[in-house]
Formats: sequence, structure tokens, C-alpha cells
Amino acid sequence: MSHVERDFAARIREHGYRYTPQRQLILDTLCGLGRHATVDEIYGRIQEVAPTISLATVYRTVNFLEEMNLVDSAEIQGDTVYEIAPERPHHHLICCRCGGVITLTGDDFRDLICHLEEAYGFQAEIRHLTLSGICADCRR
Amino acid sequence: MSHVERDFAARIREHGYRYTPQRQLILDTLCGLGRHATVDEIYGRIQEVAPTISLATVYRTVNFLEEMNLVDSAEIQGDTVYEIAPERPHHHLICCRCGGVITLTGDDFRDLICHLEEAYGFQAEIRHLTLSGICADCRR
DNA sequence: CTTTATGCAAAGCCTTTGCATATCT
DNA sequence: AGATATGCAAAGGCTTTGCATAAAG
Repeated sequence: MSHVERDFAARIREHGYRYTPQRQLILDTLCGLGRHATVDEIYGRIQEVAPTISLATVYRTVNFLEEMNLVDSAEIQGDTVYEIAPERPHHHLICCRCGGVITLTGDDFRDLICHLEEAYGFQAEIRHLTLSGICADCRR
Repeated sequence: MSHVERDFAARIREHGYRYTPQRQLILDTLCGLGRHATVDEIYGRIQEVAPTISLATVYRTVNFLEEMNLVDSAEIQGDTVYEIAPERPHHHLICCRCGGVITLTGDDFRDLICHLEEAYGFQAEIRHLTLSGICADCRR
């Protein structure tokens, strides 16, 4: 169990909730995947290890973990996907052609945010953005 | 019937499909609303005028119109919404607090697109983006 | 006339929920 | 002990689909 996982447990218990095997397993699965996953993907993976876990629990758990801010959700091409919430804001570039995902962890959006604030007084909260386009490989 | 509507008819017929009263009515409704609308909102409005139109037709029609590139869809706070596809790319800033929508029609994203291309070789296709944040009014 | 579109009703998904049981603190 | 979480099964909502009928070109 890494210190990251212990942080999960602490963050959950702080709020008076329980760190159950199911919640741990779902967090582990998402950590292991290291990418976006649908509820069905999570459920499938988990069934190999713990076949008694129910789909309802996966749904309840991802919603719960999202509320705890331990997990982020996004809508990608009609699917709702989940992933471990990164410490820092991050963003994804998704290639329409090959489906590849580029993850941005830097400040690529800082200028845009400043611009929107100056031009419209709008304080953009861009923590997890997904943009479509064509990646470098596919353009060749 | 404005010239815009005639364009719709032409665009549909060009592809060998038919410009039916139902399709016209749904396009009219979206034009009249001038904003995002859910299928239910469209259906509700239309029922006041043409109560015989079916919900299935509204679903089929918005999908059809989206395929014709006459209508855009977006996912806003869990709802799928539709609107007339603008000639030019445009974007929305949505205030988390008041729900207000600011529509951007300018080149606010040009710098960002250039940056992503330079930094990652990624050719972003940003035609209809929705960002969350807090609007100027609510910040006061 | 031929093909496409519609209305209706039924089926399909994905997701949530009620309730009894089990489990965590 | 007392509250929360789980599993199961059922219900809910939204969306799609099959089929016969109607209507557009």
C-alpha cells in the first residue's frame, strides 16, 4: 500500500465515511489503469479479482469518490469515464483518428484563462478539459 | 421563411433526404430559442404547436440534423443539448453559480490552438467548447 | 410510384434506488 | 452498538428501434 493509498483512506475517514475493501479495490483499479475508464471497464477488471462485487456498488463508489474529490469524471465520446483526480489540474488532447490521448499537466491554458478574465471578467475554472483534434502521428 | 431556413432545406435535399414539416418545425424551434435546448424542451415547445409530433421523431431529427451538420450537440451538466450549428466556430462560458451563458464568437482560442500545435504537434479542432467558471456579475 | 419519414409501442441501455443483510468504526 | 455500505433485484430515465402507415420527391 503506497502512501497515496493511505491518503485515500484518510481523506475518506476524515469525512466520517468508511474505507471499505470495495472502495479500496476501485481506487486500486483506477490507479493501476492510470487512464480514463468507464464503469463497465472498472467492473470487468474488478470481477476478475472479486467476482462478488456488484455493479451497483461500482456506480455508487465512483459517485462517492467523485464527491470526495478523489476521482474525476469526464464525458468522452458519449461515455462517462473516471480516473484518479490528479493533484494538479490536467487536461487531455484526444485524437479523433487514432483515439490516442495526450495528457497535459503544464500551464498550457494559463494564457487563455488570463485572456478570458481580461476580456469578459469570466474566471474560468479549467481543471479537467478534453479537446479533440488530430495528433502529430496521424497528421503525417 | 427566411433565407436561412431555405438553406436548411437545400442542405438536406442535396443529400437526397426530405425536408419534412417536422424537420422544419424542429429547426424553427431551435432558431427561435436561439440557445441550447434539450430534447424535452424542444418536444415541449413543439407540442404546443403540433401535438401529434412524436418524441421519437424529435430524437431521430436532432440526430439527423447533427449528421447533416445543421445542428450541434453538447453535454452541459449531464444534459445533452442541441442548437443550430453556427456558421463560425463558437464557444460558451457557463457560470457555475448563476447558470448564465456567455457566447464567444471571436478568436479567443487562436493563441491556445497555436500553442498546442507548436508544443505537441496536436491540431486541435475546437469548434464548440464549453468552459465552466464564475461570471463577472457573480464575482461581485 | 418509390423511397424515405413518421407515429406508436416496445425494447435497450445505463444508472439509480429500496430493502434486507453484512460490515466498518 | 450504531451507523454506514453492500448485494440483489427492481425500477427509472433517456434513447433507440421494429413495424405498419403516411407522405415527400
